[in-house]
Amino acid sequence: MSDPGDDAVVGRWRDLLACYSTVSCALDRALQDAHGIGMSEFEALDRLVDATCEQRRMHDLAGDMYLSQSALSRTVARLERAGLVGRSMCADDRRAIFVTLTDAGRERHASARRTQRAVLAEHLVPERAEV
Amino acid sequence: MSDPGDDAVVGRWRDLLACYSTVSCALDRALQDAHGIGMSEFEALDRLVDATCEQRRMHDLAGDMYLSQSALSRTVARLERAGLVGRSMCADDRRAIFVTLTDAGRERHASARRTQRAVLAEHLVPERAEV
DNA sequence: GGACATTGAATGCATGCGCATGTAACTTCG
DNA sequence: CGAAGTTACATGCGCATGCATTCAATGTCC
Repeated sequence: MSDPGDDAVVGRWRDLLACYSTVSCALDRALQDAHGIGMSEFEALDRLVDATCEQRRMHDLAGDMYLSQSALSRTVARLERAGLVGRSMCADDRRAIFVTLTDAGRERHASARRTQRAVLAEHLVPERAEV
Repeated sequence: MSDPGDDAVVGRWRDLLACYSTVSCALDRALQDAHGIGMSEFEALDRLVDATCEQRRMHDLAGDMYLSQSALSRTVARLERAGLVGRSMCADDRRAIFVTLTDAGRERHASARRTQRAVLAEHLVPERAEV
């Protein structure tokens, strides 16, 4: 009936769930309190900083994140409203929108990143993952 | 500036996020499609089945799950609406509510569990966690 | 060129979540 | 007993998400 392999997998899943819940909750709260942005917003900024060009199309950005297209659209809208990113047309394909970091966005990301790393360091062990 | 330990932790976080997103999305979809319940509902049923008495107070149930008290209240309400659990008063403490599995709930859990294990087995490796 | 499919992004809608609050039932202590 | 504080659960509200749809711009095929 109950394959021991199944039990092991269920155990892994519970650990994963526990770890994710704890960390994401702490991270979201810390980012929100200290910088006024949520996890999704931070992730988006992070992807933009990673990109060498710091200018990416919505579609490409969506591909890097675990977010639906509509959720990304709204996340970028929030970031734009906060002045952290700008949207600009793409001459090659006028359906596409380029998302670009503003200076404020770069600064916000830099300080938020310190918060992120502090929270992660507190909750995650680099070597010997327990999850 | 950039502590290599930090980078390792960030890498672990990205892996965790990737794994969680993939699995939870697949699981939620599979449970919803095949059994008409979401992940939270399944987790709640699962906790009730685990319990020897199959009757737990809301508060205790909430402690086992990564859900706020209000979210659990609504989750149980959905389960009740679907006829999978019942709520009953607790004579000892009339503030408390006992949540009990119905026969339908037991059956639904049994079949949903097979789905869950199939999905987890597909996405998670029991030994040598890659996350 | 013109009809039809496809793609990139925005948006209406339904849903689930957390926070803050409300209400009823306990508990404590004078 | 009775007032004040605490606990258990429900609910109003705002927010973020996903799905389905929409709209404009491209691409394709004849």
